[in-house]
Amino acid sequence: MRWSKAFIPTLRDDPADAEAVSHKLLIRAGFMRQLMAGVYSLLPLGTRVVRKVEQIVREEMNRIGGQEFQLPSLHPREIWERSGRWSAMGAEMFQFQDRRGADVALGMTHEEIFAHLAGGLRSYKELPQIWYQFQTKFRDEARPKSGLLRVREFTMKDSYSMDIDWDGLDHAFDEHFDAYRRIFNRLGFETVAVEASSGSMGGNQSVEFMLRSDAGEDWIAACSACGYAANIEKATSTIEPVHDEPGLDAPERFPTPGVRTIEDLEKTDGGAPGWRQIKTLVYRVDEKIVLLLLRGDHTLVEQKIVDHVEGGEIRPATADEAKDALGAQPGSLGAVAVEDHFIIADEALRGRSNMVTGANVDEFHLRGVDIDRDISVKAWLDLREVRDAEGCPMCAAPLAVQKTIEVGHIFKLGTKYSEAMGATVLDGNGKAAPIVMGSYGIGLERNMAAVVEANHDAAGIVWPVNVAPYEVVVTVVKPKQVECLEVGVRLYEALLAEGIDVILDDRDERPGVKFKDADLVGIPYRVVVGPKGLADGVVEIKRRRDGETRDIQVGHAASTLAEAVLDERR
RNA sequence: CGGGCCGUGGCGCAGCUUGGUAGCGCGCUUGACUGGGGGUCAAGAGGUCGCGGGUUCAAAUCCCGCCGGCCCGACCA
Repeated sequence: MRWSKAFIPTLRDDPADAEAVSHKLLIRAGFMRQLMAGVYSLLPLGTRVVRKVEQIVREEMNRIGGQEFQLPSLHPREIWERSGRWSAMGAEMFQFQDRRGADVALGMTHEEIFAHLAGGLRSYKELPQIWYQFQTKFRDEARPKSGLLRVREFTMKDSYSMDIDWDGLDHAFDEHFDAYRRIFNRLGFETVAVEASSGSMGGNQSVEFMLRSDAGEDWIAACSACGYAANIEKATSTIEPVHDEPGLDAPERFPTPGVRTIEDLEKTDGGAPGWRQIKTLVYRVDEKIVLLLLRGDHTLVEQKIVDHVEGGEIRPATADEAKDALGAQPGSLGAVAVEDHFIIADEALRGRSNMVTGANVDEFHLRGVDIDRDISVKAWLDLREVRDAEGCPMCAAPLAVQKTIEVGHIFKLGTKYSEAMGATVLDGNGKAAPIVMGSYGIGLERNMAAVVEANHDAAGIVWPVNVAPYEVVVTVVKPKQVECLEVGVRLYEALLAEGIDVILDDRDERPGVKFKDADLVGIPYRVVVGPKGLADGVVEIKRRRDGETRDIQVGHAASTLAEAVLDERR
């Protein structure tokens, strides 16, 4: 490619509506343009990078025996009804009607369709299988953000494993785990594998691959001592034990005018610090009122409740619903003597006494509350959000809470979809058995953005050779000078012959413009062909990553560069 | 969905308070000089001021409605 003929619209200024580094740089360097909220057009450079990401993923999937498919994006309602997800996916699924009035949807994931195809498997002897595809997913995100990091239309590599039993699934899961590790390594960034919640996918275990980054939106808790790591939605920790002074013989009501929050109550006469308060949260779970109790200074992780109530509808109760249930407004709610609602308490409240909590009478609280004596807790669960520096649940070393980008997610699904779609095979005893499935996803464009988040500097992107749109740029300093241009062209052609992805910057621009663009676009190697060097028979090779520069005899340049590039391709 | 900010040539912005000629920088075109980190000079092209309505002699500017984008929150794979 000649730069003079290429569509690489670089910008001098950051786009005004971009915040994330990858968003700014991918726009500025001419890799993509926005079409609407959460929808981007990939330009030639962006397309080249995504193709390379795709090829790396493809190689690693093939390596574990994956077979590539190409499934439709347009799905009939019926197949989603069978899994119950037509309505479960809610507004996030693009649903509409065709000209005959039939309900259809744009695929946001493909468990249903692959499970439907798996119905074509007959015998356990045909298992295991790993099926995958690269396909556009449509998800009507409530809030797209950060350029390619959270979008409404994107390409996903989704794969699905099919096994006769859970041991088989474990094996397929492990194979994917290793494949994903290799993929992210080849993409040029380090990930942390964390325990995660399975969300709407169902199943009993999932692992997310996270890249630490300020641009991320997921929080994880990680232990540097033993390697424990979990999404904050799932993480647990150990905390300092607390000692309660002996309380009262019975809870005692006291007035707390104007007190609405934990903080208010800390400052009130007869109040107590947050760790001595019981916070009462009222939730609606499947139309029933449930009370969630936490220590006053702890935060609820709603997902932990969701994970315990398979499939149920869960939301905070409104102030009116709380009043109906308990007789007071939020701010004075409590669980003491409440018998007709289900009460779930956080583990951190076990055995606590002499606590303060709402009295279920507006503007009154209770003190001297002993949780075992005064509250009918029906279930003890871990509900609280882990905080930075709390103890690791495995080894007690301090946990670090960090912001991350989710670059991959793998799930053990089990038989949810195979049962819904009737995907069974005959086992060794001639009996029909549902296939045990796993599903595994990587978003291509998000991973491209993740590479940028992990590899950039003040001048622009610093692509690893593996995914660089071009591996080498031959910068012709003075294309109007015949010798200069000819040496550049010959070098360019020699590199092409070596199989290197090379672009010839033959534009009639000032050298500085070409240098700035090469840095911004992030091409790993730049070779400068100019009159100064040619007077000594040399060209200058500069490595983008660390700025290392050296002069090379013109005749040796192509082989030297090819060797360097090939050495870094992995 | 709630809160905040913002829509003016391709990009980044000013003008709006106090209504009256659309302006700046970059980029783009042509020419000249230049040529190793976004060069200089000269001459140009390019804008329904997001959309609709209203007020007014007159609206980028004031009022109403809508649409779109970004950020925070809620939600989410």
